Amino acid sequence: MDYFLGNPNPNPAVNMAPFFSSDFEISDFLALDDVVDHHPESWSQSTETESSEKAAASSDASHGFGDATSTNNNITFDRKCESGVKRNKVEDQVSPRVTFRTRSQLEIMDDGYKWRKYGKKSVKNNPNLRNYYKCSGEGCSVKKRVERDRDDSSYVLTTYDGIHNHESPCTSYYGQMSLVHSNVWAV
DNA sequence: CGTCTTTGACCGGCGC
DNA sequence: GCGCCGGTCAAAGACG
Repeated sequence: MDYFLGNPNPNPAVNMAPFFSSDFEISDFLALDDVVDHHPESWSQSTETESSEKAAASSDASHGFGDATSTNNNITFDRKCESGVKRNKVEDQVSPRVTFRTRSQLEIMDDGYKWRKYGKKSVKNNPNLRNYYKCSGEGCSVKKRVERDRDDSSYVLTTYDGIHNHESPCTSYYGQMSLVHSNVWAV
């Protein structure tokens, strides 16, 4: 299998959406449509922090990210920083946060960027470990957290934090493929 | 040898 | 002030 999903959405936050390569079953990702969770009460099954983030994200379309694409693919947009609840201590500027909930055997999905792992923690209310990654791009401070869903370990929660200041190393190579698969994001 | 992962320590925010 | 918790740092080891 040699699928690679590009993202035609010009929104920088949405551009952080993973491009899945051969390590990821495309059918698994598309299957999210069947399990997409729009209900705040079920968000509450996640950790307290996560649930508040998701509730805020899913209930607020004014962020500009709450389009149909994100909803159908079970992508949520976190306004944690903007709401002033918590802010990255080294960043005074607002940084968009995007959470994906995907079903995958793999915790690490190839999103086209190069990541360096810098931490791993067990968090409260989740028996699964949370992994912390930074983008390896020069001067790029984008981070992501990857953890398995507390309630269903077959799902992976990936949270992107920030905007890349560079293109994906794979963008030019896969540019054509991105166009080919652009409709996937409109499903 | 350069890059990446691992992992314990450390730090800051928050609630009590 | 203290303890808990999430996030980050950085030294050491693994790996190609």
